[in-house]
Amino acid sequence: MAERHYDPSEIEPRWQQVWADEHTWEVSNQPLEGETSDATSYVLEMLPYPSGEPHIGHLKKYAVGDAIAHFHRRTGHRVLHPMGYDAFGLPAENHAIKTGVHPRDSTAESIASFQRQFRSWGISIDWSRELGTHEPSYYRWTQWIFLQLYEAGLAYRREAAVKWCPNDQTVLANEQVVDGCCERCGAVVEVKQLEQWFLRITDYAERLLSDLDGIDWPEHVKTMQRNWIGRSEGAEVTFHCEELGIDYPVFTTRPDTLFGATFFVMAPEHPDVLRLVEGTEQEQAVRDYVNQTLTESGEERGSLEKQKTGVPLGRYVVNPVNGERIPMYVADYVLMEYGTGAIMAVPGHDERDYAFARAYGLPIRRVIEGVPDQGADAEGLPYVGDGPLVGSHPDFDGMGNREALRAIVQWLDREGKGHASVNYRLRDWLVSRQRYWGCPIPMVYCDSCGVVPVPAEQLPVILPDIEDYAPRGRSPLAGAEDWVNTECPACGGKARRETDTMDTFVDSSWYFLRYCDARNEEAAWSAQALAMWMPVNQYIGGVEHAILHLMYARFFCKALADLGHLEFQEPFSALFTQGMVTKDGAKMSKSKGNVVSPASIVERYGADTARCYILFIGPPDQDADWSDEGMEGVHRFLARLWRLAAETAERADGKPEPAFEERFAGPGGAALEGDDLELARKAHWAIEKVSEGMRRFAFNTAIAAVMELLNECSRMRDSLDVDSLRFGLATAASLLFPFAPHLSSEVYELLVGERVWERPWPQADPDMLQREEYELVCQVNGKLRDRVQAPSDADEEQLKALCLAAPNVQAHLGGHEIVKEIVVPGRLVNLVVR
RNA sequence: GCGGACGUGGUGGAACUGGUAGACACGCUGGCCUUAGGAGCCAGUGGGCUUACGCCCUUGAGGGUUCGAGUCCCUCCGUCCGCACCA
Repeated sequence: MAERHYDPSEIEPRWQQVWADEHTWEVSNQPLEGETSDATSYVLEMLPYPSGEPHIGHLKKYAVGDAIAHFHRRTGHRVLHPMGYDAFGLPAENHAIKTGVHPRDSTAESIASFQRQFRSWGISIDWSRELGTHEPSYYRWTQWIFLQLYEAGLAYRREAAVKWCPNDQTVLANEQVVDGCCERCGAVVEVKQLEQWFLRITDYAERLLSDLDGIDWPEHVKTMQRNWIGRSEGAEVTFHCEELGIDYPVFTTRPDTLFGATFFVMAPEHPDVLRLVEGTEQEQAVRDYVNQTLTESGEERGSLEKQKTGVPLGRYVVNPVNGERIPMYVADYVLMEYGTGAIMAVPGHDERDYAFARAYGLPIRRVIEGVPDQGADAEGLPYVGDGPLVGSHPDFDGMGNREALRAIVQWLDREGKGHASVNYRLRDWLVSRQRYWGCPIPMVYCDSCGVVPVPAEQLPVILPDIEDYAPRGRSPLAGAEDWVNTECPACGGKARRETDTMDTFVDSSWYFLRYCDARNEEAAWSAQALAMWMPVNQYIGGVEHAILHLMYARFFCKALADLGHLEFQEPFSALFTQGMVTKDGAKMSKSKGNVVSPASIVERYGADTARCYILFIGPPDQDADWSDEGMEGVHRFLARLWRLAAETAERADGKPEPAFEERFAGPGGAALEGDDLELARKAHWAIEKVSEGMRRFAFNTAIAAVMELLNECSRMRDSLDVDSLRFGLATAASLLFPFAPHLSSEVYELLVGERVWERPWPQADPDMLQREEYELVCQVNGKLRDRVQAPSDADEEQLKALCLAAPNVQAHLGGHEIVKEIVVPGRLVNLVVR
């Protein structure tokens, strides 16, 4: 027989051509006759950022997503599986600064490379809905959403501190500040107050938190979001500064320790700090301290080992519970961003306040009784645990602190000095970027009208071409004078455009909505299109987006739902996070020289091998280390399947009779015997295994089950009826289709003469899974002593008898008394002897 | 420091609700075929004892619950991730 050779470079392009020519994976927004809402499914991988070429992580993400999409299709769903590009962003802009190549051109080049590779991987994408977030037809609607948020008061402008490099004359992202210096030029970074646009995500903190309970997401992702939102219950308590007649509210989770407050601390950024010391002898010391802190990097300031520092303000506030005057300080361990930017300090029961009190010789007072914690001083302080109150007030002393907490808050509330309060760590989302390659913020500034939104009908505000991408103090867009100078939409007078662009996370917070109706020129989407597809049934992406992207997208949906634009609250019903692919245990990187390029793998072994291997390597939610040997093993498996199929097709000569599979299931299966029966059973076993694997994302074990089926076909090849072999191999191909679509299509057509993707997912026949005999495990005192064949319908008594009769069980009983018998039908018998 | 995940052969990993530990694959060893093979096929492969039937040990360490623990509970060790002066 002539040598046969599995040649993916011939097979794969041929099938890709079929799918492209026939638009196989396109779905329409027109419901099918009598189609119910659960007949559609939306499977989505996080859209790629097009930079250079796709890497192995992309291959894994789309291999997972495509397997799910195919499985949903073949289990009776019409599946939306689109593709797009998160095309705005800093890397393309930095490249432009270096080379002068327009970001649009370098991005287009990268997109073309992604498209080519996605097609060569055989991913089943509905290309008719393709989009790029940098296209005016897309960002027009990003701007429209911004205006919707603005009109609802959810987008607002205020001054905020930003990192500023005085040398490069630009605002820096936090990631660009290394040890307090500019990563590019090394200049010491300054903090500058600039007017910035914010989105009011904090309004949604509670809902973002509570709605996590209703979605099928990995627990660790939910935990990360919960921690990020950081809900704390406590009280807001007002401290009064008599000298200046100002109230200073503070947030505390421990109002039970109020009587232990011995000083009061403000964050260096607190707007009142300088005002409080103006004209006093403290002024210079405070100014120096504030300036010094503000130029320190976050890491420097945040380091826990650092000695606590601060400066007295020379002012006092009154503790509302006991009327005590306590001194005010400014100290950098208090953060402006959290709570009110000021705290009451209780050194007896807070470690940070304790450290500060020690350093500055401030009084430390015990107000809760309790066994000292580790590292406490001779007095047993600081003590952060629970216990009865002492030295507070006769009304509360002796009361357990948790109970006292409630009582004190009630008292504060009655007296108008405070109230129960909930605080969140989450802060409003700063979306302004002083950058060129992003979506323009659709706002203008008019001398007479102030801030004016660009009317929706004038959208999009087109990002103009510029010559010089280097940032010069403001966004590079500020240099495009013709573009900046415009007419006020309100009064027609002279106005200037906003020159900042939006954070690219804004672009990606709604793209999944646009896919539903990507060619709609009248609106961002139609209600009908969203009703058909949203929410996303299965979302797939890396854990690195566990917080930012996934939180922002949820926020957008809630806000847009409140504004009447959406009918649902949560965009992603189910989430799957895939693990990283490493090489030699390390993250792939050019500098380490351990990059595995998907293009070269596909070229050499084919897309089916690459896709199967990346799923076979281990559970897809875990990190996995790439091994060339492992991949070759998978390649051998695919080659064996192809070879045996080709050989069988030749032997079988022509198509099987219609519905030939019926011989191997249901009543037809009853007629089988010997190896033909064995193989049919193995096939149904594999159907069961793979189907279960698809539901659990256990693709590695699913592929292993198909390998077992093929091994069985191969082992019995000479004794099997040719149709049995045909059935076994066709089933293997059918089950492998979500992972290796080209080879599976090829093999299925060879053997059955049909298109596998048009066939329903195979069903495991329960009768074929049932055997008349099984291997009964016989244990004595919990140890395996023998195995015997037992009829499937044997009752407990019969099983016990079988076990007792087993030779090696007999040997271990050895006349001992049986004190207990455990019978698990279908599994084992355990005899306990004394 | 807080929160989370994980720890199984030489390697990647299997074992869904406690019930035959090591499926499947890589690697390795031996054999067949071949002019040759880095192609293909067959067999073996956790450790120890035994001619053999078998027996003992083994899922990071120690303890516990149970007829029975990789799986459940406690303590410890180690690895990875997230947050980190959040009042």
